[in-house]
Parts: sequence; C-alpha cells; structure tokens
Amino acid sequence: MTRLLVTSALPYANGPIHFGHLVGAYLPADIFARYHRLIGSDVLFVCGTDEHGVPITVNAEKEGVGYQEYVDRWHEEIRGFLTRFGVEFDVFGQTSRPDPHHRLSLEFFLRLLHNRRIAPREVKQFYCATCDRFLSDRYVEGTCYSCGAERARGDECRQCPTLIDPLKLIDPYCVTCRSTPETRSVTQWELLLEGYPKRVGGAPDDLPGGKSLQEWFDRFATRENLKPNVYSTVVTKLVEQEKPRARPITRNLRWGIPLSALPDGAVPGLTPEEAAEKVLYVWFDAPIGYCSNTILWAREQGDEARWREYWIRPDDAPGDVRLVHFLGKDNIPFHCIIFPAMLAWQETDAAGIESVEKALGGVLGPGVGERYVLPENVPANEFYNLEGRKFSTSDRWYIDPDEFCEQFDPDVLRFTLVRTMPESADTEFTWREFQARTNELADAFGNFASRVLKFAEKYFDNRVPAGGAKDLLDPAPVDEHVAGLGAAIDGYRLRTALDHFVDIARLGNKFFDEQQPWKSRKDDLEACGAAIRACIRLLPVLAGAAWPFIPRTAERLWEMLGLEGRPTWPGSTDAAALLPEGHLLGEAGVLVPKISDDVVAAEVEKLHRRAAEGA
RNA sequence: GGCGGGGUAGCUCAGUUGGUAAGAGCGACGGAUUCAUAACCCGUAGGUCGGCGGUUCAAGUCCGCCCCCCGCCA
Repeated sequence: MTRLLVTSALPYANGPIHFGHLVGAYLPADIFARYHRLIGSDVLFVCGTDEHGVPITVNAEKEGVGYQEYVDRWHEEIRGFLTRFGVEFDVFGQTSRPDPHHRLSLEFFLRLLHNRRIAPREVKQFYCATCDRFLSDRYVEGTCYSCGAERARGDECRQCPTLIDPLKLIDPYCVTCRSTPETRSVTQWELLLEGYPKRVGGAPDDLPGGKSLQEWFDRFATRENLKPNVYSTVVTKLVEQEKPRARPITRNLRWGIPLSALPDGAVPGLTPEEAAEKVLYVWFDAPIGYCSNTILWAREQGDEARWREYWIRPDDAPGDVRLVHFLGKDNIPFHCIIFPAMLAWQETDAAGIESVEKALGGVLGPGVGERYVLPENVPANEFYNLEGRKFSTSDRWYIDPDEFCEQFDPDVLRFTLVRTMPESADTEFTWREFQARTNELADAFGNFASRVLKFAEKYFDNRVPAGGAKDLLDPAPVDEHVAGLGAAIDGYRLRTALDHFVDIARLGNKFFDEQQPWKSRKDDLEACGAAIRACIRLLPVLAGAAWPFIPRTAERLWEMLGLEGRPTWPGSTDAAALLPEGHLLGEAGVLVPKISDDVVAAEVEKLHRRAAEGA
C-alpha cells in the first residue's frame, strides 16, 4: 500500500504563530492527513518546532532566560495553539534534542562531506573581543551605508529597504556590549548546490545521489505536478534564472548543533578549537527535523526502525511513499531545492557508510547509504492577511487565539480559513467574512441537521422512521460530490473540496423542501417517514465529508445520530446499515451557532483598539 | 529597475490542456414555504473577463505592448 508522509513547515520557536501560519501550512496538512486517515491510508503527519538560530538567542538573552528554557516554552505555546485548532500530528518534536535530531543532522553533514557536496571556505565576519564571540548579522548594528540611518541592523536597515551587508556598516557596534567589533577571517563549510538539476531531462552529475536527484526533479518540477505558484517560483525563478549556489551550513554560534560532537579529525581542516565554536546553520538542521521527528515517533511506537518505512525507499520503487510538504510560499526554495538535494545526496558508498559509523560511533539508523524518499509535492500557499494588513505581533495587529476560542468554535475558523485559503493568491481574514462563512455553515449544514433531527424527534419518536418507499433520495449526485471532494483534497484543492461538501448539504435541503414532509406527515405518514429517513441517512455522509475540515463538529453530529466512534468516509459507509429503521437517535441540538452583527462589530473594534494602543 | 503573483457580476472569488450563448457564494430584489438556527427552496437583476493590438475557424484562456495593486530581489 502507498504510504503518505505529510509534513507541515516546522514553526520557529521564537514567538506566537497566527492564523496565517495555520491556514498556510498546518490546516491544509491536517485536512489532507485526516482525509487519508479516514479513507484508510497509511499516513504519518510529522511536525515539530525549529529551535536553533540567532533570533532565538537574541530574544532569550533579552529576556534573560536560557536558550533551552526559551524554546521549550515556545514549543509548548505553539503546540497548544495548533492543538486548540484541531491540528493533530502523529508527532511534534523539537530540533534542540540531541537524540535523535542532533545525531541525525551530523550524519547528514558527514555524508554530504564524504560525497563532496560540502566544502570549506574562508569568509570574513565580525568578532567582538569583549563578548568573545563572532557576531552574526543580528548581533551587529551601525549606520546604514545606503540611507544614513542610525541603528541599522546587520541584516536589514530600519529605514530603507536595503538588505545590509554587515561588513559595510558605518561605525558598527556589538548590540550586546556596544563595543566596536573587529573583522576576522573564519572558515565555514558550504553546501555546494551547483550540482542541482539545471532543467527537466538534464544530465545528472557523477557524484553520489546525482542521478536520483535528477530523476526526482524530472517528475517533480513539471507544470502538471506542481501548483502554478510553486512551479513558477521553483523552475522559472530559482532554477532557470538564479541558479542554486553554495550556501554556508556552519556558523560560529553557541546555540545549535555543535560540531564539537564529532570526534577530532572527522571533518578535515576543522581543528578542535574551531569545532568548539561552530554549530550547523539553523536552516540546514531544521528540515532534517522531519526525519528525526519521525524517528521520535517510531521510538514512541516501540520500534525505532519503523521510521525507515516512511523515509527510506527500496532501490527501484520511487513512488512507494508520497512525501508531501505543506508550507507557506516563503519556504518554497528550501523544500523544493535545498532539502531534496540534501536528501538525495545522502546516498553513498561503502566508504561513506564506514566513515559515518566511525565518526558517530555506530550509525544512528540503518538508513545510512540508502536512498531517502524525495517529495512528491510541495503544495505551498500564498500569504494570509488580516483586515487588509499583515498579521504582526509587534504592531499588535493580530487576533488572540485564547480570546478567540472563548467566543467561537475553532471549527468555524477552520471552515472560514479553507473558504478563503490563499491557494493561488494572497487573501485575507476579515471578521465580516468570518461571520458570513460561519453563518453559511450554520445555515446550509447545521440547520439541515437540525431540521431533520428535530423532525424525527417530534414526529417519529426520535427514531429512524420505518416503512414507505425506498431510495427516495437519488444517491448519484451525492456520490459524485463525495468522489469529487476526495479527489480535490488529494489534489491539494481544498477550497474546491469544501464546495463539494456544502453542495451535499444543499442537495439535502433541496430534497427536504421537495418532499414537504411537514405536509405529508398529516396525510401520508409512510411517505413522510421515507423522506425523513432518507435525510437522516444523508447525515452520516455529511459527517464523514465534514470530518477532515471540521472534525469536532462532525463528531458532534455523529453523536446526535446516536452513533458510536468517529465518522467514517462516506464512500465506505453504508448509511442504511448504520442507521437501520428504528435506530434510536441521539439528542438533537444546534450544531453550528450563528454569529450576530454586534459580536462581529465588537471584534473589529477590539482589533483596532489594540493596534492603536500599541502605537 | 528585475522577477513573480494578481487585476472576471456591488463584495469575496472559481474558471484544468483555447471551443457548448461567461460561473459560484454572499449582498440586492421578487416569489414559494413554515419542519428548522428569521433557516431552507425557486426565480430576477448585474460583467466591453484592467487597456490596446496580434495569432486562430474560435481567447478570460496563447503572444506583444501599456496601466494599476501586492510580494520578493536589486
């Protein structure tokens, strides 16, 4: 059976995430994963926090807390946020964990080194003698050489749009101690991306993994496979125009995966003194978190080797595992260019296996030297704004998730987010739209369930009515929508999929109106019962179709039907067997409450007030 | 300045490889109905598909130029 390995971009453990992150990377992946769980696929949904890098050290130091303590806190915060909105991962790990993450990352590093995909290079960097450390971009400020603004940061100016080369700053100073840094030469290792495929059908290079990467690229980087926004970014822009170049993968920093964990001599040219100051660059180790978190999952299952079922492919079966990365458009380059290259270039020879074993004292997993699964697709979303502006915690332009959940059901947010998901262009969340979409769900879907169940409760003793003609409701259009819904989710078109769901509810409403059971109950109870029965039996179909999108609501409906367990996929559900004549229904109630104008107006006001107070 | 993405009914947007007289939801208007969360159902109005030119028997859909918005990079 085909396995699915679903990932969401690892959130950075340096602050809260917002609805934009949710709609871009977590919600679509969750829906995709839930759909596949529902139809019985073998699916693993992997995520975790990305916990290294300079911004974290800057902020942790500002707060005066340890790095680990700092990222642990945000890890829990982010996990709480996602859990609250119904995103259910199989595993949610942390990249700061030495085992397995640090070890696996070093393994990646060593294999790339053995395969000649990594090389050292001399670069110049600021060094602060007072603090006794190298200063990365964010640790140095000075006067902007472009606009003359003071306190320009080492990565970007506060005034003008210039991306700063920190070495060119006028009167640079260390942000920590204010002293003037000196310029030092330092060796960093770089990932050589020149071997990345030039085009579909091109010739691979001769280094290990080159052929696999090209073969993957030929399948992956096509108009048929990728969404238009992803295709143009990857192929037109990054590959054809900019051409992937070398990128540094080590830094002199005290927070990250230390190269000193490797034995002396494992990296030619790296002295123990240098190793003690170096860590892997955060962008390099972060995506490896997908793999290490899978190991974590397997370990929790009691069989660590099971991670191989998802990540390591047999020699000749490229399509055995469908690896799908969900993320926002800012992450397209990493996941379409850099990470696949890192994976493909893990393929190595006996000498490569031996050198890694020697350095790490026995291999971490049995994956050494074997072929990693490469992504089937990267269905990236565009950006999501809030009432016309970017979500921004610093500008106080955001919606507090705690306050949100006190008032509203997270499921109606999920519904709204899918309805307005930025699948092909930037979109935005507005409270007015949220109200409209929520009420749409309440009217078309929630109200249908209510009218049907209350009818049964009042006139049929809260049981599935018996007697009368069979199959009054034509199943063909329903089946078509169910099939269309599944195909749309599988093709990463969630808005279309949700359209199908709403259409099924509309079919139900239309049928109900045509049958006029409120009339027939007076003169033809059999016909009335048959109509209501047909409507009742549409409800488990709706519950199953709804579950990937609005799981808790779908489960509530399931309960109202007096059914056990969770909703099942409509395509594999026999509604008549599930709800036989005489079946006792559960307690009917309001499935989706509507939102009134004054509530929405209050939220809009609250949003603007908070932003104004912060200014 | 370069690149990318947008510019389709009042609003939010769909429109796969060019081809049945341009679609949906919301909003508006009219009708029907009363089982239901004043919900549902039926119908009407409304668009020179940013502008100009080209290719084609046929273009919102391909090509060229121009205008406006957003983003990334200079």
